[in-house]
Amino acid sequence: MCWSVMVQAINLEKFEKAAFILKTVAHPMRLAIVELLNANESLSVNEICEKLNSEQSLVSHHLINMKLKGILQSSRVGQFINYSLKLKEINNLLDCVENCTCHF
Amino acid sequence: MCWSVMVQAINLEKFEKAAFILKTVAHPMRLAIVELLNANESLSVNEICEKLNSEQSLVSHHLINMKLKGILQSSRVGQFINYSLKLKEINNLLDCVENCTCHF
DNA sequence: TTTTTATATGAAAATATTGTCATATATTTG
DNA sequence: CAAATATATGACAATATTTTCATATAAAAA
Repeated sequence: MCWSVMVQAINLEKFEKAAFILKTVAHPMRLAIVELLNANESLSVNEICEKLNSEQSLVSHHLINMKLKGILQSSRVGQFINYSLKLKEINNLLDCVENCTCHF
Repeated sequence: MCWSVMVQAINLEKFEKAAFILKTVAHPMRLAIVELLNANESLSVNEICEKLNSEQSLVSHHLINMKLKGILQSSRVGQFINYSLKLKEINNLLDCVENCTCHF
């Protein structure tokens, strides 16, 4: 490799936050949850399970994951825990990817 | 789980393509490569290595990965292999995530 | 034609993610 | 309070991703 001309290196740290968000969302079930919570303001875990036709435990893991990473928030209402979008901007992302995928 | 009221299930397949794209890009080095190739039209592997200050082999793996998945393309010019963006829309994605991350 | 430069490749180790299962906790209802 | 419902949790297996290293291939230069 020729190092005689030193190039201004790009700092990968700059991209770590973005990669973190993308990774959090880059999963079919988590994308579906984001879309559901965009359309619904807030849903209980069971409602999400039903709509996704998936196991409670698995759905819970994904919900908690996204909550930990700041994308969702939750609040208990009696017996239920209602999840909603915290990082609303995440939707633009969804539209944006769809725009990419239709060119495939 | 109460199944007495049958809910129209969301099909996760619908989200698989989107998740596929997101996953391909959800990595600091791959995001950096996308940004570089957005700013530069085309770059050789070594140029990318230098700018990212990273090992050739690792960079190659990432480049080939993104090429396989339809995000990049490459062409040989003599000794060099020049990579460029094939799926240009991927940039909107980058802007879009940045817009998300600044709200953190 | 030997050497150098540029890039790819493949195996393997290190690490991270995903899904499953059993069970725990909290709330409501009878 | 006991039972039922809703959700979380933790361990573990299965799987996938990321990195590294050694080496292969291809073109250019000496």
